[in-house]
Amino acid sequence: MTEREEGACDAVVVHGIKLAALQPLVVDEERAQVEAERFRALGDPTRLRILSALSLAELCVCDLSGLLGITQTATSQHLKILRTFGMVRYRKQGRMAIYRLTDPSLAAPLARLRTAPRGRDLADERRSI
Amino acid sequence: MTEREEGACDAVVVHGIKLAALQPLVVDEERAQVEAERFRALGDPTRLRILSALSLAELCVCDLSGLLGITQTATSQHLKILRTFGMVRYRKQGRMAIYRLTDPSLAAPLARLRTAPRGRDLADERRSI
DNA sequence: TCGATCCCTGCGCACATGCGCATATACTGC
DNA sequence: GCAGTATATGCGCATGTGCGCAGGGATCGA
Repeated sequence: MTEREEGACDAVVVHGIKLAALQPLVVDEERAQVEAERFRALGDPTRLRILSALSLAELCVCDLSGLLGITQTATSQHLKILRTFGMVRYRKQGRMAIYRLTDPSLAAPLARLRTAPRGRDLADERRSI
Repeated sequence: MTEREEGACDAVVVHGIKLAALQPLVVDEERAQVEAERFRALGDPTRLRILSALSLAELCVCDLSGLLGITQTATSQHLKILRTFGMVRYRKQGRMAIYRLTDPSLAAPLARLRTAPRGRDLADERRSI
C-alpha cells in the first residue's frame, strides 16, 4: 500500500502495539467510501431542511419547494439524492408525489436540530453509525 | 421567501395544519448550513479512515499517512479540516504532531463501522444530532 | 551550523456538486 | 383531444473539493 519504511519517524510501536498490527483494524477503503457517501448526502443545507420539513408532515414536491423557497427543480433533484440513499420514500397520488421520511424516528433528532445547544461538539452525530 | 401562491397544488392544509404554520418549524437556513458542513466533514472516505485509525491509537501524521497509504500532504490537509470542526486535537512532541480523537467515546461507533451489518438503513447516523 | 526529518500551506489542476433552463412525462379536467 | 398542473431529467455553468507539487518553518542529531 505504501513504501514508507516501517521505521519512519521512529514509531513502529505505539502504546505497545506494532503499527502494522493496526492496519487491518482500520476501516477499509471500500467501506469508508460507502459510509462517506451517506454522510455527504446529509452534507447539504437544503437537504437537511427538506428532511426537517418532512419530519413535520408528509409533503408533495410543490409544498416543499414553496415551504423552503427553492425551485421545483432543485427540490426534485435533492429528493432524488435522498431517495438514492433511502432516506425518503414517496407515493404517487394523482399527479402529485407525496414524500415522507423513511424512518419516522428521525423526526425527533431533526426537531432538535432547530434548537440544539451546540452539544458536546461533534460527539453525537456518530454515536451509532 | 417565495412567491408561490399559497394554494398551488391545492394543498394549503396538510394533516389539518396550515402549510404556512410549518414554515417557522423548519430548520432555518443558517443553522442548516452549519450542520451540513459538519456532515460534509465526515463525508470523505479518507477522513473517515483517519478517524478510524485515531480511534485505535494516538498517531503522528507520518504514521497516519503510512497506515492509510496516502501522502503526508493529503493527510495533513484532511487533519486540518477535522481540526476545524473540532473532531481531532493534537499535541506537539518534538517535531512530531500527535493526533487523537477529541471525543474518545467516538472510538466505539467507529469500530463498529468496520463490521456493522448495514443496520436500519439511514436511521442511525442522525440519532442524536 | 548544517543537513535531515516532520509537518504545514499556497497554488494549480482534475473532478464533483448544486442549480437554473429547457424539455419530457404523467395525470386531470374540460 | 387539448390545455394546464405536478414532477422528473439532460445539459451547461459557476463553484467547491481532493490532491499533487513546490516550498517554508520548526526541531533534532552530528
